[in-house]
Amino acid sequence: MNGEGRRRDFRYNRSSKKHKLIRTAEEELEAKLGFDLFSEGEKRLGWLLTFASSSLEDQETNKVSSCVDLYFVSQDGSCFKSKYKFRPYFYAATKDKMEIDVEAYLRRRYESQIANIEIVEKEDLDLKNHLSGLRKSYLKLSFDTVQQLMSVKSDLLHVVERNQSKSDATEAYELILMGKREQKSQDFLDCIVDLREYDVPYHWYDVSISSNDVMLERRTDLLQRAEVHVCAFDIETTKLPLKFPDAEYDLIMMISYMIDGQGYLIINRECVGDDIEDLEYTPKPEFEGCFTVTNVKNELELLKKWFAHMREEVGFQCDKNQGEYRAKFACHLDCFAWVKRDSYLPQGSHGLKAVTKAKLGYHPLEVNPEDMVRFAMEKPQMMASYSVSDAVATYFLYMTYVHPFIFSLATIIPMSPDEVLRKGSGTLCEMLLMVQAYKANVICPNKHQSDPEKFYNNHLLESETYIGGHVECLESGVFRSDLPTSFKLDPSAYEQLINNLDRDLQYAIRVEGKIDLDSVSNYDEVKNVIFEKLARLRDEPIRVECPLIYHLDVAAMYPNIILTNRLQPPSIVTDEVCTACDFNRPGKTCLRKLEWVWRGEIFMAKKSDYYHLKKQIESEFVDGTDVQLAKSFLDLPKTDQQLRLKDRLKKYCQKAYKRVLDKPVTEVREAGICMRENSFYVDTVRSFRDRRYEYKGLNKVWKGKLSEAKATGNSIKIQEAQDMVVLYDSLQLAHKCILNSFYGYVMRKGARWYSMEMAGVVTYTGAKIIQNARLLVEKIGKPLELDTDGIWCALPGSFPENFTFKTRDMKKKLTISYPCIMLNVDVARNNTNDQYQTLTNPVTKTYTTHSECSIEFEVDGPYKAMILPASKEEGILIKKRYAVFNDDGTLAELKGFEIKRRGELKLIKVFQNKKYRSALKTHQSGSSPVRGGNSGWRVVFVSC
DNA sequence: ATGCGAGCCTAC
DNA sequence: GAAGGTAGGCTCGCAT
Repeated sequence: MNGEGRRRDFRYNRSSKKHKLIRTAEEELEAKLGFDLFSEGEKRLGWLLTFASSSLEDQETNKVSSCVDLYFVSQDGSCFKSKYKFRPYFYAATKDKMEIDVEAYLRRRYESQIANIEIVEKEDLDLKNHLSGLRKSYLKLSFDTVQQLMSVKSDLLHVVERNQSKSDATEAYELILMGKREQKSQDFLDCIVDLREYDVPYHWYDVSISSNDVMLERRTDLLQRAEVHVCAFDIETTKLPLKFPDAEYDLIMMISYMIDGQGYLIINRECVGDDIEDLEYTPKPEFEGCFTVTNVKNELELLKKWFAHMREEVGFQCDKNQGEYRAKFACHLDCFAWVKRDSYLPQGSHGLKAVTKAKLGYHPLEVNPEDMVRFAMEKPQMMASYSVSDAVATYFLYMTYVHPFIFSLATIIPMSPDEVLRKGSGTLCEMLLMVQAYKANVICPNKHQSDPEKFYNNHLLESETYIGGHVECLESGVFRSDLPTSFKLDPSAYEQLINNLDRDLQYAIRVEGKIDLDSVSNYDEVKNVIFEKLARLRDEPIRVECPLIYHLDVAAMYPNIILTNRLQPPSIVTDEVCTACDFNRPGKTCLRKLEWVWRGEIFMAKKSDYYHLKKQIESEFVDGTDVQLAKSFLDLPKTDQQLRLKDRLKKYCQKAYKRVLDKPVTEVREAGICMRENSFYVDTVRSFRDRRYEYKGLNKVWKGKLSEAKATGNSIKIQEAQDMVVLYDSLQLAHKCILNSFYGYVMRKGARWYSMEMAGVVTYTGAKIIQNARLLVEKIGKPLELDTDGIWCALPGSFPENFTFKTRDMKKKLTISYPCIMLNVDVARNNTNDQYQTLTNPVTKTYTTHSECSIEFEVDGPYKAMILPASKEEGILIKKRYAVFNDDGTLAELKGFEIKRRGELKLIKVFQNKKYRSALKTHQSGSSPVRGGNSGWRVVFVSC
């Protein structure tokens, strides 16, 4: 799979005798359910629904090969399946110039298992001086089946592990001996120093297409998904009081399900008090639920009915091994997985009821689980409605959110829809990076493993990481746009703003507006208004004014820091790397140095104590005194050993030093960033950022078309526009999800592209940006709270806000937010990367250099009010918790409170209570400074 | 009482 | 077997 688009032309251009297959039972069934194996005939067009790994056997030779089963849906709604052969492979690296010998040896050693070995040249970003064009040779071992690959891989992994653990000294010694000795098989094995890409999901490998086999051709012009059948179901069972249902003895009371919008309900009369008639549950006009009801006499009949219908509609069969009814071609998409990973709802709102309220916008029927069994007997009609309501909610949640999201994500990630839904965001990220690396002929690094025995200043490290985002709370209390507050401004800062006014406005016009300064007709007019405002603030710096409550935040800060600084794990270089590089010349600009802060926690014990304990424990036996059960410590798995050793060390520290860990150490470090490294990583990030912008734009376009369609009343066009709005919104969300994961991914356990330095540089750069913003804001207004990429602040009411520049030809208008551009000029001055290099000629290795800065503040507001809670303790300010209100009185933001709904109610009560209002006024206009000594009124949020 | 670390959940 | 990260608030249990 190349991971780009799921709609493919499908061709099968041969007279297929060679691979004539006997229909297996699976194929028989799949054919019955519409997925006929497409093996000859005209070229077909299909939308790839899903795929699964499989194998096929050549009838003549009985030779088994790995393949992927591809399940397609045609434009007319019919389906077909095809088997697409591939050869799984992995790479092996050898000692220098040993490729040919090792190849010959491996061919002999694994004669019956290896299908082919090729020597290939790959871009190896770990290779010294690779920018000069040096490539690394790898043996590409291909196999007919995954089983064969697995067997050879595990064999060679042991060899490589042994070879890698040998010291350099030994290696050098052996090299001298080699020439003199007759070469034995062991010598060739010793030459295999690394394996790569051996743990890649194997259906992923597929790229080559042989001339007499299945041909796949991507159709990038077609974007619309095919129509597929969707079934959402919900099962109600009996249960014991205060217990969860148990399949051992509990009965199914009813099954409700919706297939393509039509509802069905099967009633088990053993548990339900009365026959139920067909019913309707339509919580909203757009969520119509008409249910056909079948009443059966017992659970067996219920299951029979259910399975019969599932077989007929969806094509499920029983997998005897798993004991599950599944169909290979039917995607099983768990809406709950979407809720957990993609809904952005708080942990406490992950139940179906809460999700229905939040995402579908209606209140579903709710029944206390403890009442359900009784109600089934006593109020059967009510329980039927309840059961059906869950199926309706699930169906429309899936149709509205999950389906478009997952299938659009699946067009860019080479995984089946089921996996795209269930995998972590870091894994999705890695898959995308692997696609990009593959295209750039870059060999993938192996999964990162942390060094279990790292020291710092003669002490064992318990853990190490980097300083992350910067958070501060500077005020507490209530800030209202209609309630004057006191400002103590810094006149020199205003003087500075005035002096820089031309520079800042011209920056906004040229860089943000991309407009020629000369074409602006009202420049002086705007400038003078701002100048007047700033001058008045400068001249009267102590003042009481209604505040402008603003939120200024950097859009997609971490991705844009990555892109601005060309940050990627393989770009982090040491002096040693640079020294070996051809581009390392005096006055070079290709090395960019950026700071970050390392933080480590060390054990109290000294390194020598640690080694002493290690020696001791290594001579011991574990698992009791019984000689027969006793096992040498050294026979335990490595990770187990390290765990036990650390445990021993902890006990020792506790005894000898009265504490285990020393206080955390931090250290400012400098990372060297290569501005020339192969750009596949930043390219992946950028293409995501840009494609997301594209989809956001298209979403806006279709929103326009939707309102047009609504105006004309054409229901077909309304529906079409509505669908496109959802489609593009889900596409932009898909990109946002991945975009945000490219930063965290570099510190993920087992990441192929791992880098603590890179993560540290990203967060430290961000922390400096937000702290610089605060430095400015505290001179010209009041910062209230800042967190990582945004700052909440109160500016004096007379502070210049929005202005519109017009061009002489009247074609363009540019509206600027003065607080925003004031910060952006600062950001650009401090963060522009003038060393950004782009490879423009791969043959001559020529690079062009340009300046890059895509880090920009955006502005929200002004708002009606912001409330920052105080601690119960004197003078302690609380971060990450606040409430913000819009001008119309609605709640704009409520952050940090576990019980949002309850918190909201409480807050509004506090806010509206007359008694408190006067108290707030006293606090707000009072002369005592709020920061630090908060002796006045405090808003405290209490959850109960 | 007070201080701590663990566990849970949230902000970004 | 699969796995984005760090910062921070709050509760609770446990040791002092």
